[in-house]
Amino acid sequence: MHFCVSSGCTSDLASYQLHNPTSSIPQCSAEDSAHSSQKPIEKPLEKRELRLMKNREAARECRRKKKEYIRCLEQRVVVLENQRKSLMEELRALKDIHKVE
DNA sequence: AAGGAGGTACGTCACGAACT
DNA sequence: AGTTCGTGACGTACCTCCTT
Repeated sequence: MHFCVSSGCTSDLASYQLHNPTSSIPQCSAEDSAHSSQKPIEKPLEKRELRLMKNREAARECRRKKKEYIRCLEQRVVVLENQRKSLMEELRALKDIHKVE
């Protein structure tokens, strides 16, 4: 599952995927610093630590996106509810006009 | 005050999908 | 085929609010 965190708040999964490629997220992970240093990480323990750290960050980001996605959906509910109300009012008004005629 | 219930944030593991 | 990434699921810690 992918969450909508696009600024447009469309809650559209496809558009989220298009507009929010993972590469757009600025990251300065330990991997970068590991690569920038001369020797690559080889020890299994260090490899594991690195993986855990990256996954920790990923989980945090994933939860942040999920919260944002839910917030977008909630906003959308409000907007759609308002639209529904005004359309109902419009319908009522039109019916009244037809009654008079 | 003690403690149980519900909510929230976090870290970790497992796994599928995408990438190289 | 191996690696990386995103995310669901689970367990844990901490907090807040009731109830006794």
